[in-house]
Amino acid sequence: MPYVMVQIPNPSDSESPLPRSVPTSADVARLAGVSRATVSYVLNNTDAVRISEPTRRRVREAARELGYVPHAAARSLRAGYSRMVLTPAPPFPAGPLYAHFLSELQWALGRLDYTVVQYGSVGLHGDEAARAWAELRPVAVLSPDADLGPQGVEVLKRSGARAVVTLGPEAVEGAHALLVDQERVGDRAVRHLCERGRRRIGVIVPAEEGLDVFSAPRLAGARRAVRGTGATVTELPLAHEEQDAARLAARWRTLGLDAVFTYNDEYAMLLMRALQDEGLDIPGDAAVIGADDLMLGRLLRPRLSTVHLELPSGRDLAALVDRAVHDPGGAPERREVLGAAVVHRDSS
Amino acid sequence: MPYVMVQIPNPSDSESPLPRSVPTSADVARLAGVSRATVSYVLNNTDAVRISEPTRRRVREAARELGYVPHAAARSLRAGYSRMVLTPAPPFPAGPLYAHFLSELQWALGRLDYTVVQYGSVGLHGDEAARAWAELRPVAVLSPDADLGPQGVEVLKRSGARAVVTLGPEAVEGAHALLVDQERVGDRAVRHLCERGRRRIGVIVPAEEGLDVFSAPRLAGARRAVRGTGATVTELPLAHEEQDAARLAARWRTLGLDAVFTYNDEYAMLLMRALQDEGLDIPGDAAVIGADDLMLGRLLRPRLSTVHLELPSGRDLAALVDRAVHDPGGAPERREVLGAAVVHRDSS
DNA sequence: TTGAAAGCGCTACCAA
DNA sequence: TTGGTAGCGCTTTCAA
Repeated sequence: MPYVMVQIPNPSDSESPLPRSVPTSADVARLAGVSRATVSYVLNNTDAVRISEPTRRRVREAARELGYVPHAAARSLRAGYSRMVLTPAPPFPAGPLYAHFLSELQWALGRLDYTVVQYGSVGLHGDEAARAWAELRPVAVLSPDADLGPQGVEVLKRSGARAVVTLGPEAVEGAHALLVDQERVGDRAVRHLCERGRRRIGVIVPAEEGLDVFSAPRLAGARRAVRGTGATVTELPLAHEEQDAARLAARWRTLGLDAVFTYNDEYAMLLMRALQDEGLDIPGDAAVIGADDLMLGRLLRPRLSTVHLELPSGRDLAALVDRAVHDPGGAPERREVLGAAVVHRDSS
Repeated sequence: MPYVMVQIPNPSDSESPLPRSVPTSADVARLAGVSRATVSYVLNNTDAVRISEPTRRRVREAARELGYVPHAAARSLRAGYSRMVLTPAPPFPAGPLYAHFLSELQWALGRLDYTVVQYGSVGLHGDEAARAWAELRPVAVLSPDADLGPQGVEVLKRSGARAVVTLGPEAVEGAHALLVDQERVGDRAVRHLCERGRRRIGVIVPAEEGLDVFSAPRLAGARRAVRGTGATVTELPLAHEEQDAARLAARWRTLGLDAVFTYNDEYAMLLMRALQDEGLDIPGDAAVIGADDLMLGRLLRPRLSTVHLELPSGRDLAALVDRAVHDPGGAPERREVLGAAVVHRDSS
């Protein structure tokens, strides 16, 4: 074999030794002239073992020089557990409420030394998704996904998840449940309209995909609220675009309604605009109430009545997760977490 | 040794054998009466090796019975690579634009068989954050974070990332760059106002934390646009609340401005409301232009002029990532990706 | 105070 | 067609 592979130094970059392969703790050990064990001790500040200061320095220096970064997978493989909390990306477009809630939660879990990872499980459903999550061996899973079933929970637990928490309308067997009762939103809104003397109430149902997780129960809650009162609820499909709103507004008078719950504040803005353009008076001809209590409601004229929603604080939830991780055998907690309170302004 | 450990069957749940430890491929092999190698072959459909149909069935059956889920970390440790694309959660509150962009990207990368993981690096900054990401050994990193420096890129590459892509105002050495030129937004907006004959232009700068990444360059772009034209730009700090907007509106006439670029549509709505409540005419007394082209702008009266922004399609970007992964040595691409075009409506 | 070595779960090579 | 086995990078006993 007359030819020999040699590493050709890059003349334009004489500083870096260009290690084409990823440095491992063995490389650090070699460079520092110690064993891999010692490297591990030093880099993890293991206090059960005393390492001399000069050695520590040599190790740290070598690690720095090589740009060594420990391999999380190898570490957790060896350790047998991880501190990863997995939150599947929600299948619905996350609104500002949920986004804020999630970022707060991430922060709080970070404080507890967990690593929060949001997993985009596109196109996976039900148990298939659960299996994909389980492959990552998270210590806990926080799932806003509606279609995690008892089977899925079982898969996750069997694969080592010490806590599974769902965020949704109903509890799943074996998992802790943060119950988000969207029906209450519709109930509160429509109850308010009734109290204001309205009887024939429209309820906007967004035509957009993926929102039915919320809109269906809000509608159901609205229906529940009028039961036995003599008032009526009429379902009104509406796409989030001017044209469709104008169409709805145009046939408004023929509908014979005197109030409308608009699913949320954004649809409220859309519909109010269309109704006003049609010459209708709010709240005279139609009382309007939204939900979510976004800033924009306060900026509308008349100011928009709304249902203020409140998700649990990230810190509380992080504490729940931490508790569950420490006591995986504990009885599943189920807690109602969606605060819903009417904010009465001028549109109703 | 007189005592023997036996597995005590749980009488209340005779169906599941309650395996307290996570089943491994060895367990599957044992139950199926084959070797671990065979299990691996069957479960991965390795076509280089022919396994008899009965064996395949036995293995699959055993895996199902045990609820076996492969261990992703072990697999990628063995394989030496992963297909994880890491996207650090942005340090700023993600607006609908970015959220949509990200979900589209996730979908597109999913189609290419990558696993997209959003990592919440709370409180970590610069190289420290880069090191934390590197521990996960992602095959690619897409960072919207402004403070990833050349050092951070180097750390990531050294730890095996085959592609690092930044999404931000300027390119980082060694990384592919999707250049988001926020200055252009301010430039387009103010240029438009000038074309409409306005000379004394206010520019809203949000008081909220974290938004300066966007607001500072938008302001700079505004300044650039008036350079040499004789028009002036006045910086107007504004918090996103009614009170502050009212204060600003109250002293509006004393400011002597005839137009305002409001940073984005939401601040536009806020300010327009306050100005109108103050009795000012839009666009008569003050022309207003926002940015982001949100739906709400079309619902304001007068309809809001705005700067329509366009991020690249998820599919394009996924393709870029895939290309970069396949050719890690290739020259870093830098591409201007923020489309910014004025949409002229009635407020300016 | 340090080192040798086992083993976490998995896959891929080589042998049978 | 199947099994044995080495080894990915790491931590942690146990010995020296």
